[in-house]
Amino acid sequence: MSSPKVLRTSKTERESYHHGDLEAALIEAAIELVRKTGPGHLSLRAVAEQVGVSPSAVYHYFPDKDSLISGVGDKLFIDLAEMQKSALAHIPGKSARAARLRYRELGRTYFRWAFKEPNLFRLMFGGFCKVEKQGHHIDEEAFLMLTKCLDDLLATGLISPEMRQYGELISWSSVQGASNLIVEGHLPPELFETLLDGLELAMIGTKK
Amino acid sequence: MSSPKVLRTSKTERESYHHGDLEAALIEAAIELVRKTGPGHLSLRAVAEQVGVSPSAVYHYFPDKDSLISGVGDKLFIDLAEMQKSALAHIPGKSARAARLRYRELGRTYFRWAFKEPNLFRLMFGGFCKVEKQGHHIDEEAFLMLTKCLDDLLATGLISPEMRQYGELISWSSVQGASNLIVEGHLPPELFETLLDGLELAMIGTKK
DNA sequence: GTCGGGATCTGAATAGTGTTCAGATTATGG
DNA sequence: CCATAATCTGAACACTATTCAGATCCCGAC
Repeated sequence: MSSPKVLRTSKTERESYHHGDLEAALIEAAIELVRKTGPGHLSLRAVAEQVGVSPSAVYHYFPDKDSLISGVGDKLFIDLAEMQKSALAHIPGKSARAARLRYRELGRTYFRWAFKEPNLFRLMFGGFCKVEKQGHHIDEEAFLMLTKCLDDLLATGLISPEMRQYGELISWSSVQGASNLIVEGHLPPELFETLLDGLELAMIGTKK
Repeated sequence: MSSPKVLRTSKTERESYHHGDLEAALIEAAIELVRKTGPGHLSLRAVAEQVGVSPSAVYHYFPDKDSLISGVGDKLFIDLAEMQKSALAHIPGKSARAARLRYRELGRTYFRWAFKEPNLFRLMFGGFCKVEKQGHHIDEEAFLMLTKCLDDLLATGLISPEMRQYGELISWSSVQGASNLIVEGHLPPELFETLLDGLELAMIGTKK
């Protein structure tokens, strides 16, 4: 998603003894491996080899394997927030219609993220990473976007003040739950759009 | 939850060379260990030792470690369904009030299950176990109870036919999502009751 | 410039893991 | 009662996370 500097993530021998930006390279490599193997089957040694570094080098940046995985989680939450932000940026305007489309697109983006990369989604919400990142929650940015979306819905009169109270809670919970249940095979993927329909019916109260 | 026959799950030397019901004992021991260590840090050897059997003995009942974990998942889904069933049994009656209480209690039981044993909840919904159990879904029984609850709500006129369509989807998704987010620390536990309030408001449309 | 100190990385070793398989042990049916 | 099948063991293999003494390199002080 965001890579300000080029990272060596291949195992080609590097010219210098030092790496340059090993921490970021390790996380990038770990993401790639988790994508294939799943968060539970990630091998620290494989990550090190991918970057072209010895296994022990990892321990200069992360106290143990779980911390590396936690670092991956942090990165993924940033990426998800970025993705949501760019999704919202494509639907400007203060109209009720725009507010409604933004709300729906927020949920859709969340689900697409989960469905495209199940193993990364599992890492984020399966108890693999700490949610506290030096004092503040790692999900803050995405949560604020949801809050803004709901405020817009309230401003345009699409939801009642009474319903607004539960906005973040119901929206996040149901989108998270549906994504989870679909990813794990408990529900078929088509049902996510149906959920968004039901969610709009519940929150806004009118048909499409 | 349900233990028709006594299982030896300690490492006390057994009197007979054969075990008797090793498969069930392995799953029971695995549940206990996952409860403490989490599904990702379960050790097959530790499970075998707990039961008092050699590691290789496990492979006569499960082709590999992941299958053992999957077996644990099957057991847990059965236990959860039993818990929900007994919860519903305590609220009989055809009244609207009873139907409403049952619906709410169903969600509460689900959440309590998750919150009391986070690691078991993670195992169930974190991609550790297959959802297909010889053709039919392992979540079927619990799903049917939800369906029955919603039908009761419809029969007593508490929800509209239009909203009824989305009943299972919205209910399961939001309860699952809220449980997940609370268990992982993204939301505070008190908010689950708030979610149930919001869910009732959304589905039924009146205040408490 | 160069020299030393500190950051960075390596190599080897340890303890533990999942998995396999030949063989020992025990239950069971003819 | 014996042979056959089911059940479990023991040892081995390749792999894992983690530790630590030491090699290597970068950078700032002189």
